[in-house]
Amino acid sequence: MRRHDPGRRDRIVKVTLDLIAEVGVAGVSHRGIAHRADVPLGSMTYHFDGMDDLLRTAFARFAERFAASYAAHFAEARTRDEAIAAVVALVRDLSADAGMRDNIIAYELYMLAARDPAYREITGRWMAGSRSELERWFAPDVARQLDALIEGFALHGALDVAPLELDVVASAVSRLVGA
Amino acid sequence: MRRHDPGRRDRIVKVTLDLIAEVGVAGVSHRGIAHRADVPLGSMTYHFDGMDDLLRTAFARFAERFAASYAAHFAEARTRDEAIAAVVALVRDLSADAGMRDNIIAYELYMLAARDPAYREITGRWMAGSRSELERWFAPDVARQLDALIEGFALHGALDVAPLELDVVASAVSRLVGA
Amino acid sequence: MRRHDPGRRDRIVKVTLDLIAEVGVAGVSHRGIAHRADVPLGSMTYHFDGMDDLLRTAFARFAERFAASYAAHFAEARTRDEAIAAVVALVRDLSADAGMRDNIIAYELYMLAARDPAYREITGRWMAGSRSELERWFAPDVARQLDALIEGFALHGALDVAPLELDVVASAVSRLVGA
Amino acid sequence: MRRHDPGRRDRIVKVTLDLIAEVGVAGVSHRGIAHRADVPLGSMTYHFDGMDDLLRTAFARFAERFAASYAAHFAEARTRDEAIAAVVALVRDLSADAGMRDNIIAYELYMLAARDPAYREITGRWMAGSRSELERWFAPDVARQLDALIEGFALHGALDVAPLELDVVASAVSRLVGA
DNA sequence: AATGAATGAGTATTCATTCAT
DNA sequence: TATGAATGAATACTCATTCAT
Repeated sequence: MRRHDPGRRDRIVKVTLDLIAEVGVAGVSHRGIAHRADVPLGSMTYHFDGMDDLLRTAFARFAERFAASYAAHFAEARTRDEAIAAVVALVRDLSADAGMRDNIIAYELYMLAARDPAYREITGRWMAGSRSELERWFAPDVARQLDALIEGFALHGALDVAPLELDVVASAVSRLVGA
Repeated sequence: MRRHDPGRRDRIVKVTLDLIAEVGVAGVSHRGIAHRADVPLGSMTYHFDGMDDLLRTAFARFAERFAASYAAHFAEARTRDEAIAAVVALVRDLSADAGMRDNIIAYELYMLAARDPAYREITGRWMAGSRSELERWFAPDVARQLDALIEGFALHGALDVAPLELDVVASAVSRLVGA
Repeated sequence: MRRHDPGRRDRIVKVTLDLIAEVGVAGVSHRGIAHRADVPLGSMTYHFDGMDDLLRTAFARFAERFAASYAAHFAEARTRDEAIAAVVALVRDLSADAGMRDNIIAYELYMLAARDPAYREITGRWMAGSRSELERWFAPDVARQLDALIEGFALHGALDVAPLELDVVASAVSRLVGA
Repeated sequence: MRRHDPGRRDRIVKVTLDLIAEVGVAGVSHRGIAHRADVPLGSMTYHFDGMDDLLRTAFARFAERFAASYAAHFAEARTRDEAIAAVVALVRDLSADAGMRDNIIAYELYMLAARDPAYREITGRWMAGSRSELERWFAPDVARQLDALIEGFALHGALDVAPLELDVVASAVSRLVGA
């Protein structure tokens, strides 16, 4: 069955990210992915050179999309004020339930990067992208500060039970950019 | 041999945290811990009801110590300016190589907490502690903003190749507290 | 605690039989028995020379009591007809819910006896007892036939979903004894 | 080595039944079966979803064969007298040394069935089969009585030291069927 | 090109038993 | 006399990976 199955590689990658979000890198397995993606177990190591290759591919795609979403928030900003509003909106979206999946995948990636240089390459490119996006609107130091603030709010938003209040975010951003 | 070995439980917990820092929660195993702690494998489930019990015990101890270290930074502050300096020193220490170990353990804990309420209890208590420490010196909203900023700087400090510049941290803190 | 605890040995034996009924010989463990009997684990091998000693002791007591209960059914019989009624009552009691516990323990014992001569000694004494009880009222061959019939009805009563009908039992007994 | 080994599943089931007869359900282990069947340990849980799946498969096959052997005894009976002779022959074969293996496996199955409904389904089908075989020749009540008698004789034959005397069996059967 | 079967190394956990106290 | 701590051997089970087909 499934003689002709184009897009199988893509489906495997997609399922891999879904499972990482659900059970963590530690919890994913060839078996689990194959089952969910409805592909034979043997095809896992046919399409990818082992688990590491698969994870790297998956996280690379994730980083790419995440960076694009990051950029999209600033794409329509025309003024500095709009850029500031974009930062706040970014934090809001990252803390939202819908953003949780990506947040968790991101932290999984961080943990890998903390130990494995191969993944640090992915996070490095990604972080540089976010930074440069911010630097289009703010001075380098401020960009760095905003970057940290965004990351911190997103993390606490993901873990805290109390919902994030947007005006608290907005006032912090305002102060940092000196508005 | 080694029939009498007081402090063994403690040693197991300590080794567990060391290994979590080195190879992550996913990488720890009863075998690995037992070997490093120089205790027989069977001793692991004698002292702890299983891997979960061990991890919870280890993270609870970690959180306790981490919170104490957090508090210690503010213990000697007598003025608001000293509290501000304490925040900067905190970020510096968290980003330092010595602080890396704790940072990584903390992120491992975060990942567990994101999925398992039992661990969220630990992080919850911990976060409330940090927050209340900050609220001794700053208004609640500002405390929350500082908390996020500290977290974000620590995270980026842990992952970034470029070292964190302290004056960038200091200026961000100043702006947030409105000094 | 529990400094003075006479009857501890007895309690251990009793709990052992309870657990055999519940989870089978294969499922009992020193730990489980100690916990249920509320005695320290170390006291298990203090009072008994290991699991085998404990099992043998427990089954020996069980066989003794079971034999006594068997004899009790015939104790008040004064005539041959009363003995016949006693046989039917015996089957009824063995198939009753209350008799199930003993039935199961008995089969556990049978399985041990099938493989280990030490237990065959217990079952041997027991079966000889039942037989001689029957032989007080019936010819040896008939006693043997009744013995088998009783055993078979008890076994099917224990496993069958359909409840045993007593008149079927009574008519079988009548035919065997030639009444 | 041995990468290609058709019939491996069957061999595992066969060895499982052999080992159940020898050491009991409690004594079988993946290791023991794998060693005896000359398959790698990892192969056990590849072919079966776990020990329970293996046991259920093995007992289901056993019940099927046992029922067939039961039926075979009656297959050639053409008259009621031949059916009676078949019952006696059945008891003889069940008590014979060769029948011992099957007897023991059957009792192991009974014990599982006494505690686990999944196995009761197997014994239920089996018992219904034996009963209906008997009912082809005898009235329902008599069939039930014979069934119990056969079971009881087989059990005592398996456990007793004294060999079963066939004429005792024959006379019991005669009396029950009213011949 | 694709895969089902296979496997060895690994995992957590249970347990009867030993023994220093 | 009694026991809590300790331990080695065993258990079932998972899994990434290999390979014959």
